[in-house]
Amino acid sequence: MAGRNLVGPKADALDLGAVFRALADEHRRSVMTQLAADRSDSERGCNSFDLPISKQTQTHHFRVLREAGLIDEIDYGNRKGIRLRRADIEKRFPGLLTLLGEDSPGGTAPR
Amino acid sequence: MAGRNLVGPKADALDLGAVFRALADEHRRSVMTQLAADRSDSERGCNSFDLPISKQTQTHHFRVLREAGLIDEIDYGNRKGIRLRRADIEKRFPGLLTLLGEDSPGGTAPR
DNA sequence: CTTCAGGTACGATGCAAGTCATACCTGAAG
DNA sequence: CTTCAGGTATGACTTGCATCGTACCTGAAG
Repeated sequence: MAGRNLVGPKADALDLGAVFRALADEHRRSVMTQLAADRSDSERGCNSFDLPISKQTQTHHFRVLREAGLIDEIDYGNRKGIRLRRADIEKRFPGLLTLLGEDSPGGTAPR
Repeated sequence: MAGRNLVGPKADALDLGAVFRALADEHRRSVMTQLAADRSDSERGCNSFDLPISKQTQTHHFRVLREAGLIDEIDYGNRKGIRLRRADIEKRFPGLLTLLGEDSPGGTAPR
């Protein structure tokens, strides 16, 4: 059964504000970092990210990422696939995905 | 009179989460875009950005940008200077400033 | 059919953040 | 000195958002 691809903005319509808002959250950034690290861009299940939050909150976060245009969500009914929109992101905001890999090597940020 | 440079994180301590949170706000992103566009990196007055918000709120936004490590604030007492930390940003998150120039060419962002 | 796991919808809650009003500080100019 | 413009501190208000509880939907396996 081919799942339906849930709607998101077209590549040209990606909004930098929405992207930064999406990436401002630690959990969403974690998802994006894991996706960006896999150069094969294979489809992943949404429970493969080991997020320490409830199902409902995960649904919320994936929706935010999709509406920002960062991922595709493929709906299989009782299952969901996640795929990084690498080409669109690189076309509109080249270098953005590379930045996600630069996340705090030194760690302890002063608050 | 040499003003005192208000404290911010060192280049190595820049946190991507704090940076994205700072850039998630439209007014702060506007300031950063204007700063990034000026390749001479000259010091600017903080009322040179034409922000449609009150003084107190501007103070708040500049503080957030400074604490994220994106700008330096130079305190002259009854005046304040703003300078982009271009070198530090480029060292820690190369390409980030370039992204700010890619902001919505079509203008009207869909909400 | 029933059962069950994965996912969504709706509502409520708690906290962080953007905004402004009032009052005060700082330095320069009369 | 006084006056004035630029900036800050504090507090209050409001909005947005991350989180979860409850209930419901979907498809696969018995």
